[in-house]
Amino acid sequence: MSSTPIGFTAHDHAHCVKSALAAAQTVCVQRGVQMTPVRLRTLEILLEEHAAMGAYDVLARLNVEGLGSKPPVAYRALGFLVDQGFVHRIERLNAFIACAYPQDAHNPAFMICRCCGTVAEAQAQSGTFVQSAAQTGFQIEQTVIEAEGLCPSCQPQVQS
Amino acid sequence: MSSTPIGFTAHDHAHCVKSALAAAQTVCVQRGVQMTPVRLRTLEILLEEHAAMGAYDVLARLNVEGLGSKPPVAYRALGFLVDQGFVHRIERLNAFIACAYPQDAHNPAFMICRCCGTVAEAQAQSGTFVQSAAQTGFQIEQTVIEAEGLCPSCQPQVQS
DNA sequence: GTGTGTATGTTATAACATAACGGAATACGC
DNA sequence: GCGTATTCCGTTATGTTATAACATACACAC
Repeated sequence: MSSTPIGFTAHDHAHCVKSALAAAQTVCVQRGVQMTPVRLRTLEILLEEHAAMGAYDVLARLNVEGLGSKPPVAYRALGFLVDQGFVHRIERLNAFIACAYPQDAHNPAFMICRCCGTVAEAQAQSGTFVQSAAQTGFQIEQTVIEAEGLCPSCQPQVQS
Repeated sequence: MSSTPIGFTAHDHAHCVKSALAAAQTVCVQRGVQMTPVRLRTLEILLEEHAAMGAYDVLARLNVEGLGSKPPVAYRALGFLVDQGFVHRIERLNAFIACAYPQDAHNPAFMICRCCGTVAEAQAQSGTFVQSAAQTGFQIEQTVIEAEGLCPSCQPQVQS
């Protein structure tokens, strides 16, 4: 596997895993939070997989390596990584994916291919929805923006 | 298409339930699909409750009335109503809510108060996210847009 | 070494969702 | 009418996702 799709384009995958892990560790030091072995390995698994994974899939991988076998282990590690912004939760899929832009503060948005399951991360900018929220006095703390559809590769092979 | 979300403002509730039910039945006739008793009552429950409800909450209500006691009954009715656009699924909450704009074709967006649980529906207009999807060639079929935060009523009583 | 806080291990269960099968009701062509 | 196709409903069983609650381990400050 010399190159794997991020989003829908190729890139040097081994490099991005290593640098993302290093960056996350640096951020943890800066914030005074602990990147423990379970958390680090969980992040690494998600980075390597480079796809949305269910919590139980992650758990199975952790279990093989003796890092934990019970659901709370995975959910706690994933919860930490989400809190720190290293991982995003895809509500539509009840799944998790490593952040593609870990260095930036951002409102992530996702495109989910219903055919191949690939998930691409994009940046969401405030649109009319945010304005309308402000009008009503609703104070947004977090947004979930996910689109389901067909990625470029899958459009030829799927009719409906 | 108004951009004012309902949900944080008062309105004549009994009236909106009746008219929404009637409108849904008309639409079903137009489309040649059947608004059966279970489906109708499920929609009515969601309209009356005027809040996001879990499938099992809906099921409990149906059960009391002898309309079904097993999960598939509720999930089938809810699935039908979602397909027809009379009900929306809130991914963040794994819950369902009656559509606030049943007459319009629309991309719904939701504001979820993390304090009181109120869910307001608004209209999402295509923004930069949709444009960016188009650039990459991703073909959007459906969008999930949900914001979590504090509604106007809850902002005074919650600090963080 | 004692208290305090954070992280992990474990049990158990809650909460959400669907596959699969059979039967009842209805619609439709003939 | 009568066969047949379709749609909807009832039920069993199970699969999947998530968390409450409690116990243990460890590091660090004092």
